Amino acid sequence: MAFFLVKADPERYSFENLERNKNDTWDWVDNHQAWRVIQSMRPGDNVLFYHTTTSRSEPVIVGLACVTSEPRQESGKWVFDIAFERHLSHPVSLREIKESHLFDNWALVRQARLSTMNVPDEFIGWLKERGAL
DNA sequence: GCCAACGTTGGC
DNA sequence: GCCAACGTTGGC
Repeated sequence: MAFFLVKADPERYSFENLERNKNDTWDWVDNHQAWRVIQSMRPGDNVLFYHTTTSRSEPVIVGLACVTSEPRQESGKWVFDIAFERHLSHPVSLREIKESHLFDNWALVRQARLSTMNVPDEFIGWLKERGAL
């Protein structure tokens, strides 16, 4: 199963919202590059859930979710269904990811404004080594 | 609050 | 079709 990462502004829609709703349609994405990523999603794929910067907290990956539908078009946007799975055992910050210098070529580091992306296998391994996943 | 990155718009 | 102006996003 592939891993993806989605970004959310927790003041608009947080991982806790998804936890409460259990599942939801992810229809926040407006960007063509991100739409191409969504089109490659399949039911059962894993999704890392990322919170962007707020006044209270630095950007962090907070949880694990999964894709529960085929991608589809809804009012011109590409959307998919997402279900809550679990919180990471501890949040992993963008700062730590950058400091490792292991993922300098990853879109999370290189392309701040991309909100939906693939996740390299090495990053999953790194999360597991650190006991976060 | 600032600014860099970047997507979009509109004039030519 | 190019590009300057402008708006938005997201990290710091």
